[in-house]
Amino acid sequence: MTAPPAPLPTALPDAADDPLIAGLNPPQREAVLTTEGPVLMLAGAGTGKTAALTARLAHLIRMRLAWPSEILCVTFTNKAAREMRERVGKLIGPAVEGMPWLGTFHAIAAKMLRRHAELVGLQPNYTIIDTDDQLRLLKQLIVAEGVDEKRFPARQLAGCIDRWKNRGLNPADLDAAENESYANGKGQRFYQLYQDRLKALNACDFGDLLLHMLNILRTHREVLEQYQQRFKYVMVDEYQDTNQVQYLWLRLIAQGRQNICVVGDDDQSIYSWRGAEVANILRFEKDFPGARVIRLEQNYRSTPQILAAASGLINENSQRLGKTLWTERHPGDPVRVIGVWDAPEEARRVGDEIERLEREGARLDSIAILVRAQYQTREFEDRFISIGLNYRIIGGFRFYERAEIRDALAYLRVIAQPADDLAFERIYNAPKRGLGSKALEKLHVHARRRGIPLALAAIEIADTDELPARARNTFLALMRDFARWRDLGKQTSPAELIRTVMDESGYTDALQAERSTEASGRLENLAELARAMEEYETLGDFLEHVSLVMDNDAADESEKVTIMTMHAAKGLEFDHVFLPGWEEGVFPSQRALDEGGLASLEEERRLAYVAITRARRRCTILHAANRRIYGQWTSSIPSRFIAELPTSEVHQETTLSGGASLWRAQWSEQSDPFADVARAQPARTMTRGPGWQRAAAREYDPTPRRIAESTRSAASFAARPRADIAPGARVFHEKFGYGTVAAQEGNKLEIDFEQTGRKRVIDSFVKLAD
DNA sequence: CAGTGGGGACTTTTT
DNA sequence: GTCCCCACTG
Repeated sequence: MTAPPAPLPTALPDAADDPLIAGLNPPQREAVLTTEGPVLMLAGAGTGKTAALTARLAHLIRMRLAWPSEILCVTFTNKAAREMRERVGKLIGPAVEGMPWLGTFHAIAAKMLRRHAELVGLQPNYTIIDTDDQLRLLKQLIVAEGVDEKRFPARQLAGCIDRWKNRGLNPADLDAAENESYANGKGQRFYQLYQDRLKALNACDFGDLLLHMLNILRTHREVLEQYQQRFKYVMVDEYQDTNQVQYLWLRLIAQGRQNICVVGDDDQSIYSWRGAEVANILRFEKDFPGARVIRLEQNYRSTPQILAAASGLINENSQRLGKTLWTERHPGDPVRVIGVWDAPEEARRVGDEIERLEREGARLDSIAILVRAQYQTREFEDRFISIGLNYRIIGGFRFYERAEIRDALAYLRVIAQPADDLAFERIYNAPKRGLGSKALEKLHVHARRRGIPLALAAIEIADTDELPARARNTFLALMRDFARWRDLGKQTSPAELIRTVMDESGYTDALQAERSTEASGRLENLAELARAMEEYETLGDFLEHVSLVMDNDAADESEKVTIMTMHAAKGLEFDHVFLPGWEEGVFPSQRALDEGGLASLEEERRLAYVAITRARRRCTILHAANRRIYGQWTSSIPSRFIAELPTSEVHQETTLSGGASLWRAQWSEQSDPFADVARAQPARTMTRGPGWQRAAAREYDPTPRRIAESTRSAASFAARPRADIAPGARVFHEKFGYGTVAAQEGNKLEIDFEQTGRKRVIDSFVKLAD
């Protein structure tokens, strides 16, 4: 059943001249040319692993070792999949179009599951529900079982079920201890109830996509063999992020031919909290005996200083496979560590630095601010708005998580799959049609008694006297609409359908009637949704895409500074990276320190490693003595990670401007926010010294640095005023709402906002109000 | 049935 | 501090 070994020797000499391969370094080349048998590519940060992976893929296809459709190539994110597709496309041309099995774990599993749905009791048009639906469903089950949802939150149950699914456990597989983890031994029961309910709804959650497929592969030999035969080669990106179920699934599929190549970096494993198991990468050589281990250690991204700082830090971790990164790049600036008085000053300082970089010719999109937690972004946002610095925050709400988008999708789901009660519940009274919880409850009773979905019950109930006539008629009218839309859906495009549905349902009207800042944004989002639907032929295609593939990488051409979490930054790179908030309790986070013990601390350290290695040229770490967290002013000591940076590569400074006098005036053991550091880490301070101490030892500048109130912010430099806006114009701003332009100076506007008063903003943030 | 107010929670996040 | 959810009231 194993394929005869491909004629590799003949491929080799040709390959050496191949430009595709000529540009690779020896280990990369080895990874590309070792096509047969298991390969573990240990690729440090910035070592060109994507280049190697895509070259390998292209090589397999070009050498005709496999057809594009015979290669399984798995990534974690859609972005990674898209990127890989693009890059392979550049190498081999349109043949990449025929790579149906390049995608995320979930997208690939969903595709397989559509073919075998009936084996787990689903229909091929099953719905994929997201965490929101999942939570609502669980809540219903908890209430129905008479369990106190306050004491045992649905969230917790959802967490358990996710964990179980990540580990490949079905309800029957739970042991007593697992069963105890929710509501005193009701874990298993609820898990089972939940799965039953999903089946009745013809629905899957994200975890199910993989778990169902794993179950199928385990119990249906013929299906497993079919995939083992089909996939001549298997490749996996970010292998250190795989969880148990993904691992088991891969192992089954790859076991036939053993042609599996995984790429990963144990030092960049930062997702254990969502089930990733570094053990998978550590165990690879055992699972696939004779595996070739290839280390990519030459870093092409960062300066030696940045690499040394990152390496020094990660060396403090105990559980590592071990790699030594090196580079041929010329030395650059040392990594800087800057201590400041408080978080606002931290933001000011970063803003100043960015404006300076800009004056030196740096592009804003080559600059990033990477934070540990989302709440840290606000400080920067405030500051950047006031100095008129273009920024973008990555993360937070994703497009399809917005309420109006979910409502629109719920309409489509009911149209596509009438059994989708969750979707029905979402929109039966959105827009408001006078149907409340009473009506829904009656409907539920009827549906349960008859064993039918709510959408059907809504029709049947019209013939009963279970509801007031008004409610019955409303339900009936709604279901008539749905019947009409369902017909319409067969004749028109999905995009046309959603426009009609939103209009005819009154949803659009209701938003328009609101006349608020938010409502107009929502209308716009809905229009955007319809636009996004243009490229799909069928409703089913679109719905699958929206739940699995759609992300909010809104194409945004304008130059902006990026603000995002360190997690979100993995895989990206920037010339200049700012890392604020390196304080105990912020980073490493309090939660990690409290709950996870050493393992968790080491994961935080890996996160620090990831963060530093995002920088190509300059990396600036900041820590503030005072910060408001959840409304509480908190004094904090510099992160232990600062003390762990190798002194020789790091330049320390404090700019206690503004706050300096305050600090000095109250200088005492009591009020010194850094005082406890000396107590907390006596041994270490002697030898290495945490950053603040070395910084404080240096005489700080008694004349406060002038913190520019941005009289000439960098943004105003080359900025031409917008022609379409003039004083007096009524405009709309994403954050501040409607306002009237009072003054215009370059690309900056003074605007009197109706709700928040006068503010200075950059003109690209506003648009003309209608 | 819908709008308001008190109470609790609150890393990281993909799919 | 702020957001979100639920419960209560109009």
